[in-house]
Amino acid sequence: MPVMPTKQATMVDVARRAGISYQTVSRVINGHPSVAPRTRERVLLAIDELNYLPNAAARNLVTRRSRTVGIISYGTTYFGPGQMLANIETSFRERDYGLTLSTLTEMSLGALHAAIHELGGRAVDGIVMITPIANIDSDEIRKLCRNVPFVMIDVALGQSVPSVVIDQRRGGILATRHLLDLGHREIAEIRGPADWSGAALRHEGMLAVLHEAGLEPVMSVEGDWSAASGYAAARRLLDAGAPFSGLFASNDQMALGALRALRERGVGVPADVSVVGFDDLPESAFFEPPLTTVHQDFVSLGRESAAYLSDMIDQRPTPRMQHVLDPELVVRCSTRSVG
Amino acid sequence: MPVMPTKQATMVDVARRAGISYQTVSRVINGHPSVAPRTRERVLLAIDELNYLPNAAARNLVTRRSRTVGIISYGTTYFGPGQMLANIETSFRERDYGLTLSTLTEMSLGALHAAIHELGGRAVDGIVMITPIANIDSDEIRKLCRNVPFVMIDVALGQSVPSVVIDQRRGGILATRHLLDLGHREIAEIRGPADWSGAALRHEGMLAVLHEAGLEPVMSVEGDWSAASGYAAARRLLDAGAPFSGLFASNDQMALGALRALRERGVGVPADVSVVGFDDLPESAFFEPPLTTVHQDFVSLGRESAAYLSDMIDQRPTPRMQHVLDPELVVRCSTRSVG
DNA sequence: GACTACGCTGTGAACGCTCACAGGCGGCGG
DNA sequence: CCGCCGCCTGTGAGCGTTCACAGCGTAGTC
Repeated sequence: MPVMPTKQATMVDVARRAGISYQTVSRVINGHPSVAPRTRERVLLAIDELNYLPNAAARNLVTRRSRTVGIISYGTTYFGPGQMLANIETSFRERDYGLTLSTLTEMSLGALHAAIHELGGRAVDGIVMITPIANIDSDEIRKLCRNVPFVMIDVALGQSVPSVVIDQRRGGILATRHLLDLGHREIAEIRGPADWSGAALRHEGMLAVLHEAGLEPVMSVEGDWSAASGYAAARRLLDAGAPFSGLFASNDQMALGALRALRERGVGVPADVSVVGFDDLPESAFFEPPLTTVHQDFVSLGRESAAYLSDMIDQRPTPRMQHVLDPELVVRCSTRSVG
Repeated sequence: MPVMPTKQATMVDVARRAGISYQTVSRVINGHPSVAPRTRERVLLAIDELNYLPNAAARNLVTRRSRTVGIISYGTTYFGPGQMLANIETSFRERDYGLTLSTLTEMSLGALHAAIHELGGRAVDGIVMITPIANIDSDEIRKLCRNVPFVMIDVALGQSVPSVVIDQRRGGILATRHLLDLGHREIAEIRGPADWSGAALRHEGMLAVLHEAGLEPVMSVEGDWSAASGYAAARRLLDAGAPFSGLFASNDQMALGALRALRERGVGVPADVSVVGFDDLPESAFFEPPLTTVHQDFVSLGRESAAYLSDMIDQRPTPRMQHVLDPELVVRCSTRSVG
């Protein structure tokens, strides 16, 4: 055995070994029909013996395709973005696409531009953006992506870019309407960070429902999605002294923090205050009390994104510009009718 | 404006525009020193004007490098693997590597082989495996990776493959010793799935400490990491009737489920039973009661993995085969001394 | 028996880049 | 005034694949 790592076999090596030309090897690899069964067999054997693996770079160079999509994401350690990433990944894998990942370290348009540019250099066939940035300039994005098809996840409704979204505003509506239906009139809110589109939309949905009922939120505090921030926010709510019997937290972690703060102050949930969260973490059913929340179907989101983008890549017609999925209210024990 | 998407500019186009040869363009792009400042400037201008982006495939083809590492992962929707993935990703990005992701849908050796093979075809410079599979055959892996350097995350200690690990066994020891130190003698366990190496090692650590003290676990039930399974497991523990005053759950989610089950049965935590979890979720401090648990430093894990693998890729000496990080006990309110 | 058709195979070129090398040009020392 | 060395630039080749095309043989058709 030579010490040198045996140089990767190439198509020509395989051809030589099988006693035919490199072109026939190429045909076998790409499943081209016109190859005699006997020949194909010999080629396959030679491939196996030489442990041959087609060189992706060479192939990409000439085909101008990489069968790879780029995913630009942000905040994947959070539940939502993490779920989106995982499910989108799975769906593309099923379609035999490779994934190139580019996580933003900050949620700025500049960082997004840089990421798009980088993926451009890595020759991806398409791009998925899981970038929950509020106020995205869709024209700008379109320009940056030039000829590369892309799909955005979780942008605001009505953006004129290819997108798949779970209607966050609708989620806010469901949560708030639930509280209203239970008879609550004094409703407080723990919002998500304002620069996240989801946070803004959930908030907007809440406001819409309240206004419709001629109400305003008693008070609204912004958190950073973490349980710790939810805890702090709830304390501020209590300290402010404005009474409320309903609380909408923009995600389950913040709701968890709030639950703890309320308990510490002797406020019963749902006896004194009804709490609704958002996201439906697998853990939320085991909180004390089990949390009423809003569920999102990330599996469908992943599937639709992959289907949509691969349609664009293969230049198939894509009737709709924006695909919308609806969230669902899950009622558990943290809410109760007033009185 | 022509309707056709303007064909990507190439190095030759840039050269022509700048009035020099393609080789000089190449030099500018790669930061080669011997280029006259004036020339460099002109080239840069031309690049900008033409919106030129070097073709990655062509470059990879000739350099046999892609400055991309492949990450094979499993269970990234779980906290641990998800954190590992995110932190490793960040660390490689800092080193200017691209990431190609390959998530396994099942945790079998076969799937792992397939993933390695696929990445081989995508021309990665190195591979990171976040595959918490118990009983991995390291020789097999080494053979599969052929010439591609790789590093495994979170394998058992003592494996003779390049690896970076957080000592899970040590974590089990810390948790159990804490319970023992508090005077608990009847200790029950909710294990993780047996085919996860981490679960096996945490369990092993616990047993070691107990045996040392001449004890056996009162009972041990296996969960699937979910809060639901922790809930079910705790109920089985209680139904079995064997009294216990200490409970070690192999992750925080299962601990959360157990907390709920205990509460429902009127068992006080920590009054009647002390509970220790594992992972230190950001939420765990807000559980009822705030959970004593074992913390792991995923940031360092990511950093060390990236440093290690890029050393291997660049053929720098790598003194140690296995890098070990220690977990840490975080004491909160779910444990109390007996009596 | 010649002609067409078809199944299978091979040849040349190109994809866009980097590497190794060769060379031009100016300045400096002898 | 020649030679040499340094800086900068250009030329040829090749990376491993696919695409377009050409070619060969065998069989089927009239």
